[in-house]
Amino acid sequence: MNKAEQRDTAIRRTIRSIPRGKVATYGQVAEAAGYPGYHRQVVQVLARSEGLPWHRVLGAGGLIKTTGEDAFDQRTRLQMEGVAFHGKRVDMKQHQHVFATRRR
DNA sequence: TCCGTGACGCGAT
DNA sequence: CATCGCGCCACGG
Repeated sequence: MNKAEQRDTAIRRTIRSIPRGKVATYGQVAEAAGYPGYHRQVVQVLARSEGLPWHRVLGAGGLIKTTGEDAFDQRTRLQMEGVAFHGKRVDMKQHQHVFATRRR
């Protein structure tokens, strides 16, 4: 498989590893997948692929970066998992998922 | 091949 | 805390 597919696979696997009630940012997902700086690629994957816990991926600082209906869904889903919000941001101190530090 | 666009990040102002 | 600017990457026109 080519580079693009490897990144895509690694990113998806990383996103699926986020446990219920926890969240991670685009940048963290990219880095944890082994591709620091590919946060924009993470967005592409989330927007296209199905079957991923997309609502557990937030913007830097625990801020929801989605728009329209999706923003509402994401916030609702997270709250159902027990994720607490501080105004418009998620309480990262309490819900940020820490990925196992791995390097390639 | 060049250019604009997007569920982005981050430091500076 | 709100904005701006610049950097980053893949895609589509």
